[in-house]
Amino acid sequence: MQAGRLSWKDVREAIHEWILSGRYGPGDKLPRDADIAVELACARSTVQRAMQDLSDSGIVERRRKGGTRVRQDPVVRATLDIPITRREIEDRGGLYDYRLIERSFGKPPRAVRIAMNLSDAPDMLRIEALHLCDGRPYIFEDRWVCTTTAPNILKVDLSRDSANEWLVRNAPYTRFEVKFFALNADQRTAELMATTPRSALLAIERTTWLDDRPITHVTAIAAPGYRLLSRS
Amino acid sequence: MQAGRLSWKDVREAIHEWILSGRYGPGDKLPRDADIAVELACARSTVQRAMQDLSDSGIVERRRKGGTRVRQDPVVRATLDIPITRREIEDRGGLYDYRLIERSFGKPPRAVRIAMNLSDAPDMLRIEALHLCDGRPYIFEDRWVCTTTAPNILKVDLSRDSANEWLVRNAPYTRFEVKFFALNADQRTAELMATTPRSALLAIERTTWLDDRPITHVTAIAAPGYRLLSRS
DNA sequence: ACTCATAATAAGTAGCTACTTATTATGTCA
DNA sequence: TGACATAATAAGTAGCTACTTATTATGAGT
Repeated sequence: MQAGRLSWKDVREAIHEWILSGRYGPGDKLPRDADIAVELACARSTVQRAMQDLSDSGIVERRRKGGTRVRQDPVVRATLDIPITRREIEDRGGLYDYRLIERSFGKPPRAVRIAMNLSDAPDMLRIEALHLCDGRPYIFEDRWVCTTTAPNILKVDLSRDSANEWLVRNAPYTRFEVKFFALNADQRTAELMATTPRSALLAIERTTWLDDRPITHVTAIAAPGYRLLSRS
Repeated sequence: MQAGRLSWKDVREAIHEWILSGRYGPGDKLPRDADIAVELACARSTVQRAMQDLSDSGIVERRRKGGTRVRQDPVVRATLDIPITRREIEDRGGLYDYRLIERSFGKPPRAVRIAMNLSDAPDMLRIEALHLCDGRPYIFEDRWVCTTTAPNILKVDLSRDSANEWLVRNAPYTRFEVKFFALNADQRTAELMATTPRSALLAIERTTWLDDRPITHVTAIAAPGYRLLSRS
């Protein structure tokens, strides 16, 4: 960085500081980008970048002509990375193992059709599989794959390669939806996860689409003690 | 937009399309920004913006001199907005109500000190409160507030105003950490949440800091059926 | 071969100009 | 007074130049 120049991150911090210090409180209107640029002696484009970042972080709200104001009701905006399960386990230093439990065809249940936003219900590939960390159940996945959108999955030997990994690598999506919730283990899930019935388990439900055609819907149920983490 | 010109979003979509179509697969190196600019007949700065966005979405990885490559192990990067609880309930069309259960002082338990990254344990403000939606328990929060970092909270009448709201508005943070996990309701929690013991509940644990001083640590336990949602 | 300085490279950043677009304010006419 | 066209405004975008920085490749000297 050239000496004396402010980077857009410096500008972001300066403006954030104004907000933290109360110079501009929730709901207050900030000066126009151009005026801030003059005050801080930098280019408007630098202020623009800084403001865009503050806007992305949910700290300010920007509207054309309306200007920039500090958000009334700040939100905590958390970014979560959900990696491939094998990767996640290996990154924790665990030994990954995978077991296919079921592979079949059929009509998905109503809940899955609703999640996929489908009215009619074509037959889909259904996969149940278990991901293990150091030999212990880690994540159980119950998946439906739309074979019209991702026909190549039919050629994959799912007893060797997990659908999780294959899809992420071979069926890129343009849109997705994720839900997190807690559920009590039923008899079967408890057995699969080597825990007791009614144990609280974290479920991560994901649906992906390629444009408007659904690719897959998966309910990933994590072992007891599983924690999803997001920083900064 | 001036006719014939490509916006950076167009460029992003064009590059994304190259990846979706397999022209560039996982691990492959993409051309330099400058060459893409020539190919698409736009400015390098436009490619830069598009690439930055693809990088933020976890689709490509960029390194100075190393160039840009398609990520080997794509991650699902989900962005969650966690609003003020009152706001969340009102946005769903529910009637918000709030009840303070306990306000006291004391040393936080070890788990809280660890989460806050503190070795010694000063006395902190402890708050237990219930947020209700249409008269039914919605979220129970168990909170510790570091009164050296946020002393003004001592002046607040917490039986009227929730610490959740006051802190979000008056104690801006520079850093935070969020954890999601499932837990079985214990006897007391079950009573508070009007559910049965051992019910699976989603817990959202949040810690915020102002620079390196912890502000607050809260465990928010949501009622059965609660779902956290993230789109796109 | 091996180390280390140097060059080359590709992304990142800052500044400028010019134009576009969404939105709000205004002022005219019925 | 109200509806509606018009002007003004502030952010958003595109293009250009120039420079910086991190990283990799190279090549000289031991």
